[in-house]
Amino acid sequence: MALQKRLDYGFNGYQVPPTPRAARSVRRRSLFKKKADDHQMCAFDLLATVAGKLLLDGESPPSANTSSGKERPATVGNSVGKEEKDENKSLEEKSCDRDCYERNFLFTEIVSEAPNPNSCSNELACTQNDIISRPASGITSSDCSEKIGSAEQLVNDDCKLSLGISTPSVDIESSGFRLSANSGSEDESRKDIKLDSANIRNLSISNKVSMCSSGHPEASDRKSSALVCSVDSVKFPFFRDHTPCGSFPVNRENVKLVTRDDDDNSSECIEPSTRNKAFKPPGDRRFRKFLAPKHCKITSNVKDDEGCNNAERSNYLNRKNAFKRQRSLRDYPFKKRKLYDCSSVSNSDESITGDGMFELSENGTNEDGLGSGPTLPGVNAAPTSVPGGYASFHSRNSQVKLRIKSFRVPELFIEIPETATVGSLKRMVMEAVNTVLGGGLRVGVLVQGKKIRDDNKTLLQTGISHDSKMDTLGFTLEPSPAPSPITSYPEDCPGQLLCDNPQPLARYPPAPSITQSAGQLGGHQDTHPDHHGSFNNFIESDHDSAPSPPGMSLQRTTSNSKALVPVPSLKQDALAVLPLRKSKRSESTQRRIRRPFTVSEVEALVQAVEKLGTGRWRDVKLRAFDNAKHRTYVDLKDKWKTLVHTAGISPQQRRGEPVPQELLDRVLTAHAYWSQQQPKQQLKSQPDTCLLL
DNA sequence: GTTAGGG
DNA sequence: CCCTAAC
Repeated sequence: MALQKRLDYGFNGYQVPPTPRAARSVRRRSLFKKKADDHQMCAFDLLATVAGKLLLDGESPPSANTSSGKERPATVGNSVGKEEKDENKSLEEKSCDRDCYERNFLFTEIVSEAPNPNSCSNELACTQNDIISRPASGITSSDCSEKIGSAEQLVNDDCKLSLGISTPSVDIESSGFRLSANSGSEDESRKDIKLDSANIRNLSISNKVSMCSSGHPEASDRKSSALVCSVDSVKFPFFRDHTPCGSFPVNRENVKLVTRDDDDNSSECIEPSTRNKAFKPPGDRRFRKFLAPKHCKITSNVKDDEGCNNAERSNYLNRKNAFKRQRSLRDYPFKKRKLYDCSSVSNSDESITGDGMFELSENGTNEDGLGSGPTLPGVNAAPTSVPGGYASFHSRNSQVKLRIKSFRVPELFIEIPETATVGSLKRMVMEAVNTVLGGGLRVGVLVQGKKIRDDNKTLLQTGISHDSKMDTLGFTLEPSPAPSPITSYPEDCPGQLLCDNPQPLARYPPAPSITQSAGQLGGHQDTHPDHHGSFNNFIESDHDSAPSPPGMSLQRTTSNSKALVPVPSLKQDALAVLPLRKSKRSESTQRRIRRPFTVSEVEALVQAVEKLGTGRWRDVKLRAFDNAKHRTYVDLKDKWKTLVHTAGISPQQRRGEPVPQELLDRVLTAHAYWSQQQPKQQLKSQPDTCLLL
């Protein structure tokens, strides 16, 4: 996973140096890209159609439904088997066929506008989980407060939307691929999934949504028109030709994917199984989101953090152990795997079952991205069918068998005013889902079987109101035009800085936690810059999304982004190719996600350098950033370099988060000191390094 | 594996 | 942040 984390930001402009090595690198990339293109069709082209049903207050089922995490086998099933026989049938057509599709957003429950008791409990649960899952640190408290704040916000703000997805689980069954995933919780049973890429056509989602409108006691003054939707579970069954199978919850993060490549090698996408368990959420991953008209806050507990370390560490190993690859390939980050193109890995499926990862075995392709946690491992990874059909799979080698039974996103809680636009509704749902799935999807809205394309219409205008029958409301999950990177990338090690730092690092604010990033929206927005702006027909255009989730976006690299131009209407729904082509991307080394240094980090760095001096980056790392897995000593060295530079230029010329002048002054001082100190050291051998301090 | 420096 | 050379 860690490998997959990266920002696409500079990809386009990335220049390969003219060195021999670079040349090779370029070649590899080209090959990779080509390959990726061949397999562009992906599981994602499968469109998920969701028929929606909204129940009004009277109809609303017991709130108990709100609890997420429960399986809803009912929904899954058959739809899978049927659909896909006709590939030519447009998705839309399919979507209209209720018999065929079960994936529905069922608004089975109406929740009062006020915080639903159940919701509350969920929230609490969520919070607790967070706490539990986090290492001791200041983060916990901040998270809590953040959440609380969000909750309050929810109550106080008329126009807010809250989405809570808990325990995203994925139900996948594949034949060619083997996916085994287990939900975070220990007791969750692990299942093997087979994905028949050839068979994958549609991604269908079924979920239950509780939608209710009403004022809650406390908020009598609130707009009563607000609609609250709670989606208990979202399932994304997307297979074709499959016998229905029960869905099981899977934790995406823990999914491991193994692929087999007939051509040259087999690749496995695995998530490091050695991740720091400490950060693993107990079981449920919850996603909460509060979206106000102007403010969007997303809180996600999803953590894909772990694994970064492994990835980084293994980078080096890869080079040296190329020959050991067969045996230990799985341990290496995808990134490096490309180095082993000529590998002789056997074609046989490799299944790795560590940590509930899902395994994929395919012929031909994919390699990378799979590892990333937050993404839909199976789906993305598998080079599956293309909108057009299997045509592209002609080559036997490239064929992938994969079958995904369903993806389930446990709970979505949405509160939205009737005056909200359809677009905003779409966005909310989409963001929630994307967050859970890692992006790559957009949401369409169906009312009475008709797709509502005008995002500017209000729900009321569209016929979606709290007192109207909602049974005809449906949502569709469509591949987004551009790959959408996984959104928030949880810090690898939230709060790590604090840990183990006996030093003055106390000032460190908790490392950016998921919550924080979500709250700031920064992470999220960055990821989906376009969401807010325009989404005429398409809610999202992730083209520019910056950070691609680890493992997630191979797409951009592979030119998918361009290729994935939004397809006009109907067809598009059904088969738009899903840009997620993790498969290939792995090859191209993914750039790590950009993580600007915070002032706190800078301070820690400065302090460490003042004490240790320049030239001892490893020590600096150990001293001040030992817990920040994503900061390598090279990063620290680079940061110092930039700091020195920054300190030397005028404030107007500086960019990014302003660094306190005081720190810059210290940087200059330390730099000057150590610059002259180094020579002396060489002469004297070991002068006291702490003179400054 | 680290450092240092260019990109 | 990446990539390399040099150690």
